[in-house]
Amino acid sequence: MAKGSEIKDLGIGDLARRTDTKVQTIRYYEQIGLLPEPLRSAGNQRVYGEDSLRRLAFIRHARDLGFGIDAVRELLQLSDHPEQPCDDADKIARRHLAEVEDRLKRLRSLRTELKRMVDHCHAGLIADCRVIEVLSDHALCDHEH
Amino acid sequence: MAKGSEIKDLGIGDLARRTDTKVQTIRYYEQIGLLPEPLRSAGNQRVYGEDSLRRLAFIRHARDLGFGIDAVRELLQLSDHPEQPCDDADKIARRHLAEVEDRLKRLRSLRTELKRMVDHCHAGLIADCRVIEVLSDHALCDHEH
DNA sequence: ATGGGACCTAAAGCGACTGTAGCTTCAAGG
DNA sequence: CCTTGAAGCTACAGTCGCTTTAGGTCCCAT
Repeated sequence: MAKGSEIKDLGIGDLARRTDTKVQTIRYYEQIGLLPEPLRSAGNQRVYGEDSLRRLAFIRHARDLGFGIDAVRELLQLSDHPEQPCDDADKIARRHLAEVEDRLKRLRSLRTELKRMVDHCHAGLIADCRVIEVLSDHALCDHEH
Repeated sequence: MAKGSEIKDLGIGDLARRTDTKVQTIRYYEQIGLLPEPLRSAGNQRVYGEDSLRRLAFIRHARDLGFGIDAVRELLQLSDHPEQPCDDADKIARRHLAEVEDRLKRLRSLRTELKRMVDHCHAGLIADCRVIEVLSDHALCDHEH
């Protein structure tokens, strides 16, 4: 009869602790429809089960990996229908990867520019400060941005 | 008498074109005090001079380099007082550089994880999809995030 | 019974703009 | 001089993904 490690009746705070999410964020996800409305206790407090825990963990993980809410919504839909082909999930992940690589490229050239600025600042007066000078004159930059 | 290439009486649209900024953004900068309130024409339209052009170019350049509005505000203050030591400008730039390097680090490990996901997806069913699987189970990740 | 923490809803705030609605003004052409 | 269409004006809502605040209610241990 023992069903093992079944988890029952988590309060919103328990769920928050287990998924490293703020309580308010959980309510927000419910509000925008990422999480279904849970059952309520006699005193009107939210009561969650293990399925909610899994779903929220999935959401948090996707968010941590930088997927936007809409992408998470799509991914959730897909994970709810495991009998369908996974092209869509693959496409979403690839699209996101492309975005990340683009951001990486831009951040790298940004870093180069910032390094040039601070490396040439010799702690003198602002009149001679490379930081201010570069900001004042875009022509001093190597790259476009 | 010719004063050379002096620029006079730019409308907000001219200013926008010359600095690659949207008209609304210029009004927004005025509202939050980054740009001073300009003179107005008889018909209540904003009229700018060369100083506004320089100031706005400075702002845009700093924003393009990823400085936040508050940092821009400080940098503007500094550039208005060139007789002071430039330690502060240097500090702001270094702090920002550190932030950029931090973001780079996180983005790089993000990319690694996403690559792992899509590289192992073999375009089958969602039930076997690596993307969904990884999102469902954080233990499949290499890194923390 | 009481104290204090956890929970509730509804609404505002954040950063840094962007977009919209409903006007007025300006410049060029007829 | 009149029209027309672009450009400008103010004021306010919307974006994204939450976070914070205000003002309560509920639960549990003492």
